[in-house]
Amino acid sequence: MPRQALDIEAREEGGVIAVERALAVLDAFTADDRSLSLAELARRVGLSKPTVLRFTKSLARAGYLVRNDDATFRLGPKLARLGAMYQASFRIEDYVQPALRRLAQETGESAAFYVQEGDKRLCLFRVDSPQSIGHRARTGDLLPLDRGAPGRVLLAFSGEPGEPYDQIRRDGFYATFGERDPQVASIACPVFGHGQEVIGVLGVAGPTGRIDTHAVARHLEPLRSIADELTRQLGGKTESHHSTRRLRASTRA
Amino acid sequence: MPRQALDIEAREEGGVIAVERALAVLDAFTADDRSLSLAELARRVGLSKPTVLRFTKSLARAGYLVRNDDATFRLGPKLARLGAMYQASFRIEDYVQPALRRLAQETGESAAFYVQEGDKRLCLFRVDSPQSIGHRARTGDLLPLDRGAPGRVLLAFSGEPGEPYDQIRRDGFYATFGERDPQVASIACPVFGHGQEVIGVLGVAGPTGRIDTHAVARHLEPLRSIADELTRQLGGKTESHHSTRRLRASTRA
DNA sequence: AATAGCGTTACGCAGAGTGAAACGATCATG
DNA sequence: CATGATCGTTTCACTCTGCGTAACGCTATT
Repeated sequence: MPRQALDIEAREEGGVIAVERALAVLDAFTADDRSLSLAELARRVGLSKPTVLRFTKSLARAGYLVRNDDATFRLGPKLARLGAMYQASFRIEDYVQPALRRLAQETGESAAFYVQEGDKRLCLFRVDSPQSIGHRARTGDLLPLDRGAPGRVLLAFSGEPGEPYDQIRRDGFYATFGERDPQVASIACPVFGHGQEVIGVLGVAGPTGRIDTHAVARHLEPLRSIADELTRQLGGKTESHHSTRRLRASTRA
Repeated sequence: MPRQALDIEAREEGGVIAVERALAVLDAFTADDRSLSLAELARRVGLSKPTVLRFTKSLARAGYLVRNDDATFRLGPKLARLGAMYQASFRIEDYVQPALRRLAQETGESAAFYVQEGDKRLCLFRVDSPQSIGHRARTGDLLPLDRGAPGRVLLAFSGEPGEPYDQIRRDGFYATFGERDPQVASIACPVFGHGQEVIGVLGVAGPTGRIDTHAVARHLEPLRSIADELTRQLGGKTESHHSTRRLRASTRA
């Protein structure tokens, strides 16, 4: 979408054009970018170089960007701080991280914890597989809810009607094979808080060649066990045999 | 500093006033804030409520804030993403995290990894002590360079002249007792990359009652060992007996 | 029932934010 | 080595963006 259309939309939605333009400068960075020049930033956001220069000065002053000696820019430390504060606002890292490590160790596959953000799921924490070939979720990734086991479980325990969600609520877990990424199979379980609201999901993922239905059966025991322990640690109750739960939908928006 | 003075400074420095105001809204959140109301945000940043409302709309549209159902705001998922990208831009997490866990386990104290950001140090990764009493660094914390062992080591290996830096360069480590926080003692070692530039420092910290000079001697062996292993993993070379290094100053700004 | 404070909307105004043009420096190419 | 391209930066006239006051309806508190 061209910059001008985004400006009009910002205005129509009651926002501030200059602010959304500046944030677009931050968003221009991808995971592969160690640094970006002013000219490249201007090209990526579709604005003139003097305009982008002014934005980089403000973002740098506030710590969101750092200007290197060679006049290129990189993401700044304030993002580390606010990113950590975002994660800490869930107040669960000290429980989730050890759980993920145990899960990765016991299953040999990558483990990740997702939370729902609007109509997507966000990878909040992850531990990679000890094996050389493994699925690699990235912290901060936003992924669809209706593709892949973690998203399906989040939808199920947010009250989404119909199948497969009714079945997921009965079973207490879900497995998919190549649903989002053709090469990746995943299994996920919900994690509950003290109000029995679903806080997030714990998931294991690996290549479809290694995770078939037998592997699902093998991985399910530690996944459930560790998810249940996480639930207990976070103040939720687990129910024997994961019988049907009809929980009130918990919204986060 | 009042908002008006900050606006003038932004202008004088060639920035964009509205952008720095909006970033101030993000900065208004502290680690204790689960959510903040519009009115509270307006008070904290010293702007009118309609102005802050416009900023929150732009920040929410871009994913930096989330508006809750009860019209309060919390930090948004984009910060998790960019914070993770900031950390990942160091490309060292997969080595540092296991090293920190081993260090915490072997010493029984909290372990943290710091990098230099301008004239401060930023806590990039940390693992807390297994004991119930322990120092608790927070990811994203910005701390002074000239207070506490990690900062001193960063200064030493960035070429800072004089004592104690000459001695630190000779010894290859530094210990402080209550220098930054009266109750906290810390020990730190440098970690080098393949160009022999210092990437960051590895540090252990705990209460001064538990970390005396005997404890320093005890902790130093695993700290050095693990820091050396990190250096090797990251492409740097370790020198026997940590003899004197006169490395060219490495600037990051 | 009265009051305080909330989030939100409307609107006129002033200056903030803008981008074209130009400059000197640096880099790439022949 | 000369030339052209591209860089980051500065200037400046213009316009429309961003602003805060005032007011409103709603909710919570006393």
